Formats: sequence, structure tokens, C-alpha cells
Amino acid sequence: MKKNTIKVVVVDDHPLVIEGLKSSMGIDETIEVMACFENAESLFAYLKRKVTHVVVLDVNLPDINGVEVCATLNKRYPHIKVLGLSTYSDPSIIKQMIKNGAKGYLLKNVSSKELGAAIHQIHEGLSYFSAEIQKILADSIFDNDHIPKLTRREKEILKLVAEGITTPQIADKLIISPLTVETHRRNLIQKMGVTNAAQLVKMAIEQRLI
Amino acid sequence: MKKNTIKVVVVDDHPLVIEGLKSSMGIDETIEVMACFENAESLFAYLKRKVTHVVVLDVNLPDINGVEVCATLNKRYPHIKVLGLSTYSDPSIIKQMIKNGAKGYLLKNVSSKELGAAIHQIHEGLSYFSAEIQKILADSIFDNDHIPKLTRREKEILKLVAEGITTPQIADKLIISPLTVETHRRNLIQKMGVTNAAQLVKMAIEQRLI
DNA sequence: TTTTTTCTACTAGTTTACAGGTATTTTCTT
DNA sequence: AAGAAAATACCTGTAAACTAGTAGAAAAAA
Repeated sequence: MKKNTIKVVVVDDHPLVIEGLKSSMGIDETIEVMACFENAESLFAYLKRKVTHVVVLDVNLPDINGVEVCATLNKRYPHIKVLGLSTYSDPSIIKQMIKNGAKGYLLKNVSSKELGAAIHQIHEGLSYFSAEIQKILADSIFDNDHIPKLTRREKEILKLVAEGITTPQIADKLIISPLTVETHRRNLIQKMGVTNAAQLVKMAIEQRLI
Repeated sequence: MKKNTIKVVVVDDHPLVIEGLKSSMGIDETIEVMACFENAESLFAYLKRKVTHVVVLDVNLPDINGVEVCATLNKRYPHIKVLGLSTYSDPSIIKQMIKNGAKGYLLKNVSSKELGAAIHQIHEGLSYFSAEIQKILADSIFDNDHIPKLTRREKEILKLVAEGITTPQIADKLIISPLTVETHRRNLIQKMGVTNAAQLVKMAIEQRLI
């Protein structure tokens, strides 16, 4: 075992990614990939026995929530730096990771070079967020200003609209006046900043409201 | 360059996965990873010059639709075997890939061993679908999702409808008669088996047509 | 309890969408 | 060159959706 290396463990359910990480980090002699795990359980078993500096953690684990793993890691081993990794870019997940003590975050389309740089940087006590992640976070702040708060009834009607149910049918279903349904539709369109039902449905799906 | 090897090229936007594939296949001397690409354009440029047996194709490419790439591959190079690869498991996507000539399909949580076996098998003219994929396909038989064939123009109009653009505006944009646009809308609604534009948009997004 | 929000409902008019046909021309495909 | 598929366009209705206001009742929050 080499001395003065950054001891890294990887948690990812994709053998190919693990293989890629090992292979990529093999070049950098200051980074040592000590172990790889496909689930959280074996990670914690390992950490009890071995010294570890950095955990590269895939957030999209099949069995356990990556965010929770990060929280547990931060609680039990505050000195271990967590570097989050995921394929897709959900701002809320990234925020939760940061909240739970992740020191860095990358998307899986990261290059070997950037990954190495990130590991070095967080090991030195700094944080590392790739340009893409920073942009996602920046955009999400902007988007939060436009959060269309929909009422319970509006959400209900929105779902029915997306199912192709017409105003008279919705009125019939909810036992209210069609005129009321129309009002809700109008408010939905106004709140979401769209022009008609088709665009409303598109936006609603994009905003994960449906 | 070795002789009698299976010449493989990889298309994936994740450098780590590419690295993992190269590393994994390095063990098997009968498989030779000739090149890796992060987009479809450079793949086709390569194929014009070099002999290739198997293309390992990530379906979730950022720029271009993986299904379309598969279709183009199958059309231009019918002798090349395509092995689909994706992180998530959408039955309709897998079906579309098979329909477009993919000889095999795997999820990214595949082991190096299975990947090697799959490459060998499809190179021999057989097909290869991992147990997980087979299960997904089997399950999806029950909920028969008829994927209607939309024409180029229909897809174009569908996108505009989803953006909230009205028939007169679409007509203006495409420099065709509003009556023609209405016809296309009607055909879209009929083909997709829906009742109005709102439901049409929802279905289109669900079927990944937008 | 007061205030605010949400849900309800209305009038009136305009625009767009949808149903059901038919039919010509253009563009692929064979 | 022939046939099929797609894109174009029209007609006649009816139904629904959208715009733009107003406003009372119920529920939730302060």
C-alpha cells in the first residue's frame, strides 16, 4: 500500500462505471481506489475497518436512497468527503445532497481529468461542483421565483384536463358548475404562464405536477 | 492490429462508461474496442472509413435520439450488429430499438462478463437480451402500447401544438393553409387514440415523441 | 376573530378546436 | 412508370376553449 495517497472508495451499481473509475484513476498515482461497492451496506461494513478519505457516491442506487447514504456518512464519518455522482440532473436532489454534507457533485458525463481534479479539490477541504451542476443550481434558483403555487382543486382539474376530459365532463365529475371549471382552467393557464391547455399539460409534466 | 477479432465501437456520452468498457473488454482478446464516440456524427464519420462488426450504442444520447441512430445504422450498414445500452428501462424504447434492428439490449448495470458474452453472441448472428430486459418486455406485453407511426409533418405540428401555438399560427409559420393544419391535428388525434390536444400532448410526452 | 385564500358561479363575446366528410397534388417507393 | 403514402386543401357544422370581467360563500390562515 502506498503512502500519502488519497484513499477513495466508490459506490455505484454499474460495474462499467466502477471499472471506468478504477481505470481512469489508475493514471493518477496520488489517488488510490481502495474498494468499490454496489450497495450501501457493504460500504458501511468496509468503513468500519478501513481508513478512507473520499467516497464517490452514485445517487441513483437501486436499493437505498443516495441522499440518505450521504446523510449517514456525514453523521458517522464527518471527516470523509463525499463526492456525489448522478446521470441526470434534478436540482432538488443536488440541493439535498449539499444539505446532507456532500462536498462536491458531478454528472456522469464527466471526464476522467475533471473527476481527478474534483477528488483532489474536495480532499483539500474545498468543494467542487462542475460547471453543469452550477448552471443547474443557478437555473433552479431562477425557476423558484416562478413557482406556480397551484391549489388542491387546480391540481385536480389539471390532471383531468391532461386526460383529455372536457370542461362539461369535469364539471359533471366534480359536481360543480362548468363555469367554475372554466374559471379554474383560466387560473391554471394564467398561473403557469401559458396560452392554452396543450401547453399547460406540457408545462405541468415538465414541472412534475402531473 | 490483431486478426479475427470482433471489432467494436462504442457510442456513449459518459467517458467513465467508455473507460469501463475499454478496460473490461481489454481482458477478452477476441474483442477489440476500436473507437469510442460521444455523439452520433463522429460515429458515422468513422464507419465510412473503417470495418466494424458491433456498435455498442447508448440510447440516452444528449444530442440525437439513440433510436434514430439505430435506424440509420441498420439502413446504411445492415451487417453491423447494434447492441443497445441504457440506464433505465423503458419498454417502448426497447421495442423501438428492436424494431429498428438492434440485435441486443442491456441495462448499464450489466457485468463485464455478460457484456462480453452479449457481444460475442450478437456477432455470431444471434440476439442477446439480458434477463432484466426480457422481463421488462414480457411485462409490457400486457399493457399494449400501440406506437402509432407519425409522419414527419405530423411530428412537426405535434411539437408546435405542445408549445401552445394555435392552428392559424402554425399555418402561418409553416406557410400552409390553416385547413391543412386542422387535418394534421385531426389525424394526430386519431392516430394517438385521444380526444383533444391536451391529451395528445400528454401521450406524446409519455411516448417520448416530443 | 379578522383577514386572506380558495372555491364557487355568473355574463357575454370571440376564437379555436373537433367531427366528418372529400379531393388534389406531391413525394416517396417499388 | 405505376402505385402507395403523405401533404395539401376545402366544406359544414357543433362543441369547446379562451378572454375579460365581477362577485358571493366557504375554508384556511393570521
